[in-house]
Amino acid sequence: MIIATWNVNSVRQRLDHLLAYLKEHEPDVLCLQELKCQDDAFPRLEVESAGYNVVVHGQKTFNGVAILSKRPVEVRAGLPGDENDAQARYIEATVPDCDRIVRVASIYLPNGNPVGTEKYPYKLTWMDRLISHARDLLKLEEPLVLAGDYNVIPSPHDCYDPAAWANDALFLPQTREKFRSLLNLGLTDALRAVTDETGLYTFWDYQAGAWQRNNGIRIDHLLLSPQAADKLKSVAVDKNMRALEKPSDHVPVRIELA
DNA sequence: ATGACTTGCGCGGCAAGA
Repeated sequence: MIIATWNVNSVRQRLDHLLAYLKEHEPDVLCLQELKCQDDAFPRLEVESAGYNVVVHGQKTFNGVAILSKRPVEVRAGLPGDENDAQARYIEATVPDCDRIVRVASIYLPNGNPVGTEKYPYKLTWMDRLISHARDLLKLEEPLVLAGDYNVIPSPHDCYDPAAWANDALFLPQTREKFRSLLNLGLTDALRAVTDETGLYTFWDYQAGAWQRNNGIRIDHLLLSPQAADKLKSVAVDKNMRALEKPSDHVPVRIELA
């Protein structure tokens, strides 16, 4: 079973790349973030014609998450813990796979910059809510994949220039501590389960030739419950997607579960 | 270098991203 995650930075701008990606890799499940459109503007017909079921949690202009699946899914939208949170950053679904059910979430964790505004405490509070919800999900003892754009650089090995990120919301000690608290519930960072290699990035800024200089960061992650981690066969970062014309600034990360 | 791109909104430049 192949599960991938990709921050598309506008699904309508990226539709051609998205359809090509589905055709090339045939993921069973693809989690999308930063749709930047409302549900009725999602290119549903095109994606369904490619053989996928679609569940969307969108909003106007910003954010927006979706799960694409070859098999029909049962869905839950929104992260519990704050009914007044209007930002569309979480959607979760259960996906049938042979004789089991796999639970998958598509996550767009708040950026948090600029630090010193209300955006950073919103990020930390959102992370607390995610930790609380993940704790509940882990009690189910089922294969669980929490996939998405976490806007967290877990360690200095996950960025080209750690000094440049020292005071950034993606890399501050408090941000990384909360990410570790999430992992310490019993989740496995899929990529780090298979390699200690440095220089593996999932985002390169559009500005200042970041891609050409390989000035990247690793912020897109798939976190696995023990029942999913036991099935992990391989992890791939689809870096070639950043070299296309009109790319997203993020690339997909893809895992295979036995 | 409070910059550099890219996107949405909507038709003129902001806000937001990371």
